[in-house]
Amino acid sequence: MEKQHNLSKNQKIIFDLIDKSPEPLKAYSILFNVQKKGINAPLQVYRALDKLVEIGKIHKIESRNAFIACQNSSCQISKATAFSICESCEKVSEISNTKLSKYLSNFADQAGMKYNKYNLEFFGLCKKCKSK
Amino acid sequence: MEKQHNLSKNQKIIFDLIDKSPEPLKAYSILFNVQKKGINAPLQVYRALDKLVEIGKIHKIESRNAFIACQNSSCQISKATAFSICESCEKVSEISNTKLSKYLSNFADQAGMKYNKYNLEFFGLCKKCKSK
DNA sequence: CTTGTAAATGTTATATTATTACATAGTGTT
DNA sequence: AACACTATGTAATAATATAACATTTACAAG
Ligand SMILES: [Zn+2]
Ligand SMILES: [Zn+2]
Ligand SMILES: [Zn+2]
Ligand SMILES: [Zn+2]
Repeated sequence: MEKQHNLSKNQKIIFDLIDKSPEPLKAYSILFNVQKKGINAPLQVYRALDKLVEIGKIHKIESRNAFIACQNSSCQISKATAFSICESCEKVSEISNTKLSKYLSNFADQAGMKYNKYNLEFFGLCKKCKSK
Repeated sequence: MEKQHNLSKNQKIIFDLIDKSPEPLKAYSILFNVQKKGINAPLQVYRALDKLVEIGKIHKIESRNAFIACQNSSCQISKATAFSICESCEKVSEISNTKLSKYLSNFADQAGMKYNKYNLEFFGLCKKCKSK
């Protein structure tokens, strides 16, 4: 059973925007888009983003400094994320693959060290871009 | 046989600094450290960093906006990188694990899509920090 | 050696991303 | 009511990164 998070006003506004977007959004583009809703300052955006990342509703695409809604309810507990990124059109998808996530969650390095969290970004050309 | 890259003056200065550093370095901390060697502007640093990343001599730790020398000659061809990051002391190590890199290089997603490049960052507590 | 070209450099200005600091307001619990 | 905790508002500033333009260097082809 997942923990229920009641989003606050700003968190909801910003989550809804990201969730509707077909592509990852950057913080200042979010800011621009929510100014009509009374969110005026970068910090208001970053605070909401921080919280949404923390509770797993969105993820940050680190290589792009952009944010995307989670496609995949399990991230809300695991903090384990994987994405595919097209280097041509910048399309980003969250990868949901049980084998992959098991493999990585159980990965132990040289020293036997195990990790509670990971982020994986794959790069390549998406179907569309490849066939051009 | 690896391709030989003759580093230019600025590239060499900046690579040497990163290579000697026990921890990832940030661009402006690099800038500060090389000003006595005549590198005065951010762009000079970023240009050298871009080139060094391109030829695989250094990697960018995306979640930290910092740069680390490659520990692992194979990255110069593969663009496939994996790191472990301690969330307490920020120690970063490059992971060199043949099984892991084979697994990820051969990974094909739902749609059968394969990728020529990936970046993986594991997070946890290093040995030292765990035993505190 | 000179001409062409790609790579690298130098410099100024500016854009983009993110945080500090401080004051105030709402929410839920005891 | 008193408390703790979370969220909000606002201004200023820090940190990270790129654009635009002029010049210089490295090096290979003719
Ligand atoms: Zn997710
Ligand atoms: Zn594409
Ligand atoms: Zn490497
Ligand atoms: Zn540590």
